[in-house]
Amino acid sequence: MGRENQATIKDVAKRAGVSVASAGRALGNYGKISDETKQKVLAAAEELHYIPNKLAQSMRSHSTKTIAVVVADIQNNFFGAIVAAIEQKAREKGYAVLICNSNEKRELELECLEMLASKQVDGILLASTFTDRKEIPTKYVKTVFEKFPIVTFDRKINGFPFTSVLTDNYAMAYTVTKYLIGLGHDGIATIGSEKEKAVSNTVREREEGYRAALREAGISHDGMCITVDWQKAAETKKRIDILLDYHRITAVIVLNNSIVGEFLNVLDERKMSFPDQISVVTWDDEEHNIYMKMTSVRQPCRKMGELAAASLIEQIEAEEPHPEELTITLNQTLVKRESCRINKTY
Amino acid sequence: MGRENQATIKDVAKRAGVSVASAGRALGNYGKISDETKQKVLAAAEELHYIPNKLAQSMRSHSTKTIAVVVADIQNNFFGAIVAAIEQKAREKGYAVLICNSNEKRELELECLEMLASKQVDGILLASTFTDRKEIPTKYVKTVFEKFPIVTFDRKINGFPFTSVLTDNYAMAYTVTKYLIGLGHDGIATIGSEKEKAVSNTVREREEGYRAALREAGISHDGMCITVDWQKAAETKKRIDILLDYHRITAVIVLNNSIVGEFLNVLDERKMSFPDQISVVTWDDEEHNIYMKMTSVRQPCRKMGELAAASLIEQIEAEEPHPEELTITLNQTLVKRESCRINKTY
DNA sequence: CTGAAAGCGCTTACAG
DNA sequence: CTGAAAGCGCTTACAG
Repeated sequence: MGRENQATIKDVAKRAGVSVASAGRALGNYGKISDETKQKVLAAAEELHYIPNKLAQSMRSHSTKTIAVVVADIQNNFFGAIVAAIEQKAREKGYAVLICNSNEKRELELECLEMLASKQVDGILLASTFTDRKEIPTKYVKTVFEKFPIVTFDRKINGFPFTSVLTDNYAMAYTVTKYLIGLGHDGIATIGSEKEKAVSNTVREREEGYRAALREAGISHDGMCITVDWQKAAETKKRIDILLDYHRITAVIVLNNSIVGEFLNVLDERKMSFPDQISVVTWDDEEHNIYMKMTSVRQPCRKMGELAAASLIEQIEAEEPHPEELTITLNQTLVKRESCRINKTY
Repeated sequence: MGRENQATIKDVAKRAGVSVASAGRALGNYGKISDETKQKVLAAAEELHYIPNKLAQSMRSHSTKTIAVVVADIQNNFFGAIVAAIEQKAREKGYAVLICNSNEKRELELECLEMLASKQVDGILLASTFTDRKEIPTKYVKTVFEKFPIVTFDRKINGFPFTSVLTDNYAMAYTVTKYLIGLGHDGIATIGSEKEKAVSNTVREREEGYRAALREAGISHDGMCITVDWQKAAETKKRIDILLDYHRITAVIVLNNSIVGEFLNVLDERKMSFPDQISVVTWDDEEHNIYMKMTSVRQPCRKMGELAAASLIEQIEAEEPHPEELTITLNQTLVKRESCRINKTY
C-alpha cells in the first residue's frame, strides 16, 4: 500500500536492461526506438505494473491537463448540472476536474483560487462572488486573474478580458414580473438567497429586472423583496412568515432554486396552496416541477457548462495568449404551468 | 498570461540576493534562517507575486494533498449532497478534490481510477460499479486498488480491506415493502435505475429486500420489478406505461431519486394522482417532498460524505499502512407522509 | 545561519 | 537507434 513502492521509469529501465531514456521513449511513444527495445520495455512495465507519474510529466510539460471549477454552492442543483456537463466535456478533451466550493464567501473563493493556481491547473471555470476587478485584492489579480486562462459562467466579472457564459437575469426577471402583472397581480414579492448577508450578483440582477417592471406599472414593492439563507431554516421560515403576514402578497417569485424547498414548506405549514391562494414562479426548472405544475425559469445548465468548458479548453490549447473579452448570453425560457392564476383580489 | 512567467523560487532568490536554499527556507518556514534574510526574501516574493509550485512540492514530498471522488452520476442529487460534504471536509483538512463521473460504466470507472493514480492522488473515495474484487482486471487491482488508500461509500466492494460507509439497502427495502403490505397493498412494483443494462448493486439489494418481504407475505411480483434508464425519457415512459397497463399495480416503490421525475411525469400524463389512484414511496428524501407529501427514504447523505472523507484522510495521514476491513452502516429512516394510503382494491 | 548539491520522475536536446 | 546529462521547481542532508 502507498505509492512508495510504485514502479518508476527507472525500475522499468533496469528490468528491461536499457537506459531510462529508452524506457521513456518506449513508454511514451516519443523519439526513435527499435521494436525490440520497445517490446522489452513494455514487458517490463507490465510486470512491474508501471503507470506513469503525471506529476513528473507535468513538471516538464508545464501542463497538468487539469481544469478547476469554482462555484458558490455545489449542493445547488443548478451548479450540479453545470458541473456534470463540465466534467463530461473535460473528460472528452482529456482533462481532469478539480472542484471548489466558495460557499458564496469572497475570502474562501480567493483561497481556493490561490490553491488552484499553486496546483498549476491549466485553467479555471469560475462563477465568482466578485463583480468587478476593483473588488479583488491586487495580489490575487496578479497571481491568478492575470495569470490563468479563466472563463466565467453564470456570473460575470467586469474589468477582465474573460469569456463569460451567462443568461440575462435582468431581462428574465422583467419578463416574469410582467407576466404576473399581466395576470392582474399587484402584490408581487421576491425571495432571493443570501449567505451571511452576501447576495450574489445574479440575484441582484433579477431583483432589478423585477423592480423595473413594477416601476413601469406603477406598483410598489416596498419590503417585498427579501433575501434569506436557506441553510438557516428557522430564520428563513420566520422571514417568509413576516413577508406573508405583513404585506398583501398575491404572487411570489423565488429567485433561486435553493430556497424553493423552504418556501414550499412555509406555504404548506400555512395551509396555503398555489395557485389558489398565491401564485408562484421559481427559478431553475427541475423535473418534479412538471408534476407540481410549477411555472419556472428554465436555464440551459448543461449547455452553459459545456460551452464554458469547451471555451476554456480552446483557450488553453490556443497559441495566442490573450483572449478578447467575449460574452455569450444563452437563451432561457419561462415555462408556464399552472402555479400562477389570474388575480381577483381587487 | 500563462504560467511561463510565473515567478519561481529561483527568481525570488536572485532578487533577494540569496541562494535558492535560503529562499526556500524563508518561504517555506523550514530550517534555520536569519530574520534579515527572511525579510529580504519575503519582500522579493511579494514584489514578484510569487506563489509556490505545489507540483514541485508534491514531487519531493510524495503527497499531493488531493483526494478524488468517483461516483456513478454527479447529476444525481444524492451524490451531489455527498460530494458537497466531501468537499467541505476535505477543505477543512487541507485537501483538494478531484471529481470523476463513471456514468455507471465499468470501463469508465477503471479509466478514471488509473488517471487518478497517475495523478498521484493521496486517496480515493469510491462509489464503485464493481461488487467484488474478482470482477476487476488484475492490472487495476495492482495499480490502483492495492496501491492507494480507498474508502468506498454507498456501495461496497468485497475482497478488499477497505472501509465502507453504507446504508442497509436490503433492510430498508424490506421495511418499505412491509409497510405497503401492511396498508393492504398486493400489487407492489419497483422501478430502479439502469444505464445500458448496468444496474447498480444498490438497486439489486433494494430489489432483494422487496422480494423477500413479498415472498414472506406470499404475494407475487412477477414482471413488476423493472429498471429504466432515466436519460432515455421516451423508453422510460414506455416501460412504465407497460408496467401500469399490464399489471394490477396498487403501489410503486421508486428505487432511485434520479427516476422520480420521469415517473411522476408518467403519472401526470395518465392523470393518475397519489395517493388516490396509486401509492408511492421514493428513495432519497428531498426538500420538495414535504410539499408533495411524498413518503420517502431519507439517507444521511452529508454524514456519509463526511465520514467517508474523514476516514480516508485519517488513513492517509496514519503511520501504519494496512487498514482493517471496516463497514460502517448508517441509519436511515422511512419518512412517512401522505403518498401511501390503505388499499381497498380487493 | 548559509550555500552547493542531490534528488523527486519524467522528457528531450545532444553526442555517438 | 541509444545513452548520459540537463532541467522542470522545489526541499533537505551535508559542509562550512
